[in-house]
Amino acid sequence: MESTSAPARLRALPSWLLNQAARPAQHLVTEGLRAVGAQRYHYSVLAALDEFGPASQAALARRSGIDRSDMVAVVNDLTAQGSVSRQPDATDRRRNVVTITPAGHRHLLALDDIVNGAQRDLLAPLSADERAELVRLLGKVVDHHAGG
Amino acid sequence: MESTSAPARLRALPSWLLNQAARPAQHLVTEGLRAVGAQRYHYSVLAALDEFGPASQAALARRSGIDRSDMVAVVNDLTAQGSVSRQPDATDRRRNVVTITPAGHRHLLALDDIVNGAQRDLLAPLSADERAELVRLLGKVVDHHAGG
DNA sequence: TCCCAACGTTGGGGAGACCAACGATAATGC
DNA sequence: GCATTATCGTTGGTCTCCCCAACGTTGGGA
Repeated sequence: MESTSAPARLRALPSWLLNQAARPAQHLVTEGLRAVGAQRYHYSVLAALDEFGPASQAALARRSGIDRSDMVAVVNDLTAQGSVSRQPDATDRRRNVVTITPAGHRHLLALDDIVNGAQRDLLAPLSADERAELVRLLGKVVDHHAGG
Repeated sequence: MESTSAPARLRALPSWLLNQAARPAQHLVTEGLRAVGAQRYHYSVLAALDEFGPASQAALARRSGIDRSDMVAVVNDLTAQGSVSRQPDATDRRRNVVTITPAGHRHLLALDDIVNGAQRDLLAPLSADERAELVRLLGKVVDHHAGG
């Protein structure tokens, strides 16, 4: 029954708190998606395709923060389940053009529900204002370490 | 020169932002510690020992959020470099008592500087008030998913 | 006394992130 | 035009982190 709370040095450390908070975040989303045979990468790629339209694998990788190498397996998975189509780019034969299908769009909407549900569990102890503020602050940090 | 910013679906997603922010956080701290041959787990364990005093490996694991299995290697490392001592507990022979040494305490102070420097880089785009607020909000999330 | 819980330890698995290299193709500089 | 450089998809691999299962040992509770 001991509280076993972490040392004060760590509890006040932003990098440690980020890791500790990212752990349940990742777990909640991963478990939710796994119930329908999906992964976090799948959701990121479908979201990028839905927002930006058809794109090459490399462009998708850059936009969703996934390595080019890992994108291969993701597009393989999504192609196998009919969520996207992969075709050679006629104007640049180095590239594939990845396009989301109607089934992929429907799949994305289903994943939205799962992911949003996980956010509710994750941020349960925060008020609406606090959630918005957290998103704002994290956005500044992420932007700073992404673009430069 | 394209900005390649992430999809809005992800940019507004707390769990995604947490992961994206935790990535540079982990990288900055890990790289800093690696320059002196240390790891993040080492810092967590030394901090717990410094704050709570001698403890068993299992208690250390619970308090610093590290798995019992992984604690073995950490205590091995810290023992090899003279930062802690590991002795069988006379009152409970299942346990080891791990104690921080004077050299370990000095080592911890050196790691403090490295870790704090990484926090400055990590939170560079935030004001002092914003940093405090971020720590507060993350603390609430972490507490909620730790104790109950 | 018997059963269950906790300990340290070993072994392994799976996901995420990253890096190096290749052949093919496109763009750039001379 | 031609040589160099860059980008593409892909393969293969590594490393860390996090977690789980199991074991023999030891302690505590029924």
